[in-house]
Amino acid sequence: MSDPSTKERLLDSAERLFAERGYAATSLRELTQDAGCNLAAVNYHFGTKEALVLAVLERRVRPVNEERLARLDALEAAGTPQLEDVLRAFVAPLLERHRDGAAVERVARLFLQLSTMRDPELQHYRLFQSTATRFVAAFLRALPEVDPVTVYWRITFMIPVVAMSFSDAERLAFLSGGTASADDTERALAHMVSFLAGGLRAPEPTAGGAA
Amino acid sequence: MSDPSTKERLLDSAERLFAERGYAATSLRELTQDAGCNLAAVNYHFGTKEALVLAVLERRVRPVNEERLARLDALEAAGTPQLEDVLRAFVAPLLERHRDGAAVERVARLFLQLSTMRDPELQHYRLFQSTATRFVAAFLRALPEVDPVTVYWRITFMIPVVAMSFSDAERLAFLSGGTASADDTERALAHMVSFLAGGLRAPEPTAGGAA
DNA sequence: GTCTATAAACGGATAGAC
DNA sequence: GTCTATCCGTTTATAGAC
Repeated sequence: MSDPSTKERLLDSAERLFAERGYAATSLRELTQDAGCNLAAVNYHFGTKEALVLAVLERRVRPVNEERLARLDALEAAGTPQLEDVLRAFVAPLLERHRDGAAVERVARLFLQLSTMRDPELQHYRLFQSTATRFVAAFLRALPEVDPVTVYWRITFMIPVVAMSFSDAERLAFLSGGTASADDTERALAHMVSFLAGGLRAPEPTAGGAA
Repeated sequence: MSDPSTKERLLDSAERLFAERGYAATSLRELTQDAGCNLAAVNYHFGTKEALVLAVLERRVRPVNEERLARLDALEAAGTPQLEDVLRAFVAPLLERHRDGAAVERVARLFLQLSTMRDPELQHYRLFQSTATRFVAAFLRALPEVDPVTVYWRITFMIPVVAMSFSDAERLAFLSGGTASADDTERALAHMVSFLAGGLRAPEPTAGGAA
């Protein structure tokens, strides 16, 4: 426990460098030098660069999704949860598990990078499958007055908000006029939940799609 | 005009391959072979691979942003536009400029990739600067009853919806239960506008961030 | 403008000693 | 588990003929 093991140092360096410079732009030579170990250590501990980046993402994503499901379990054990409760169960674990906004930003950037790659070796959807299934059902139950097809569309719009809003602190500062910071996780959470609740509960678009 | 020039064929191939396989994962050899021209043509027409991908993005983004601003000009010339009008002016040019969802998906994937790269040679924010400034002002005017700080936060949440919702047709199909398709741009537009309007106009979070 | 040929460097992965 | 040394393919970019 005292010193981080080589494997953990590799995960730490990989998370930081992949997020900051990009997965493809970071060579295993830079990475192992940053981690203070030998080039061959990557192959020994993870096998390939692809397996390493998946391990990096999984280390952050799995506990977040486990906490999401635990919170949803607790809510549903107490009755039918309100929409805002389900939203908080979904969003809070991501924001609260990390001390500062930089950690959330790293995870978001890593996730976005993998999302834009079609390499079958880099598939990461399975990390979210069970969570997605459970929460889609919960949102449908919390929105009985909205057409389910509309709810599906809106969940599709909700995912980018959660996945991407904190992926770039500069964009966040610029678009928010310098008033928003991912470091203030409590405010970020409250604002995100109110925004998403408003979007999910909005009046449905009229059939004609009027001007 | 009859045959696309080598330069245009390079832009076409680059857009498709960068979006489908990734910028870093696509070599100039594959790219020039796909475009039916010589490897050295990239250097002749664009200089570097980085300049090429920026040209690819700019070719799609600039006309979209010009149309966004033109629509906003027209709205504001006729008085103070409603929130939904401003939203449609912002979202419709992206969805309507391309015949099918695949084209929107390519542009979105390309944008997301560049967003996750910190290489100074790949900065693309300037493509959006004037558009962002104008629309932020328009949203503030269309939401006089909402605290401006809250509006900034919500614009920050809105950008990921527009940028990322159509970046992955598989995710769209999965999360929407197979009911949503980016090919139906009219429905996509109507759903996105109603979602964003609901989020932007939602009741503000209470100071206490109550449960 | 387009080509061939090549420079010059870097990439991930691995064998085998310790 | 960690190291050195190296294999071997690939990369972007360019020089120079046509």
